Amino acid sequence: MRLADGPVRLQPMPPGADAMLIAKCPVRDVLDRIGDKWSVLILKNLEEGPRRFGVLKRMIGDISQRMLTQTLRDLQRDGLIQRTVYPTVPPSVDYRLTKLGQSLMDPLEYLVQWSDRNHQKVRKARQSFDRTPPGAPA
Amino acid sequence: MRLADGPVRLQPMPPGADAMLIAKCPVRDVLDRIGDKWSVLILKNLEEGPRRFGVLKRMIGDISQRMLTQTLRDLQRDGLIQRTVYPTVPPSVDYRLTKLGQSLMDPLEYLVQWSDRNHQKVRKARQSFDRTPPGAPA
DNA sequence: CATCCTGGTCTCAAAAAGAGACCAGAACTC
DNA sequence: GAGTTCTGGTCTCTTTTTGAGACCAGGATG
Repeated sequence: MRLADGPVRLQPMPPGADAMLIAKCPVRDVLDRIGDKWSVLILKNLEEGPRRFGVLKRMIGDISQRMLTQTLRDLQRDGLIQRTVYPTVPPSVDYRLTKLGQSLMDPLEYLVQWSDRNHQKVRKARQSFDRTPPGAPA
Repeated sequence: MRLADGPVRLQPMPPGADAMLIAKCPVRDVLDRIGDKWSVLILKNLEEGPRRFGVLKRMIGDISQRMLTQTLRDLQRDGLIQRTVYPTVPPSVDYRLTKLGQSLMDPLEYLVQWSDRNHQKVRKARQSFDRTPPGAPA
């Protein structure tokens, strides 16, 4: 890859990368689910025990009712949480982690730990990036 | 919480949850970044070594140029990847993980493992959910 | 009778993502 | 020397997601 002494003509494709090597793997399934803005937050809340709809909403604070409903349904659909309806006076509903959902909390915990340890660095990087204009001098 | 023998009147707020307990914590910073559709995919690709823009695009396959550009910039802004421009003939650019970015790969790996082990269950849950109409009989 | 509470749904506006055309500028082709 | 190619981006337009907030059922409560 003569970078300093001549024209550059890379191989049209990296060796063995016929595209979608990663795009189609199961990771994507999971990431697309917990990768939305709210899933992890909800899961994290549910980790402490069953929660009712309204409580979850208030806990998270800035989630819209619409999104909460929908995210909860998606989570339920994927078997991560369980929805229980109680035939009480104003019918109440609560959500709790399934076994599967609980097992996801472990890897998630690592992520949370990383966040705690490194968010400072991320913030600093962000600041310095924002200070330096995109077209920075050599 | 008399669920079975009388009216339900929950406390307006769960004990100690003044909202945003979780919403404001560092986790959110991180999750909002890697929680988008592409970041992890890109990070995962970069794990194997420096990659050029076009290569990344072809590897991921179904990402739009626009999104790739933007996600890469965000990742760079957060100090997770490093962008290097080579003054070659058609100017070429490559991206690689920073040390910080690399350290994120560890927790991510757990997630990937979980995905591999459990995506089957998730798929089954999904199927059975889809088979059973929302208003299922008792 | 009017009001409150719960967990949702519906509609409408705003924001984000995807598709694809377009650009610079040197090198290579003919 | 005109035309094509290659690279990493940007710009505009359309489609999809998300957010805000009104509205609903229906028993309890005052």
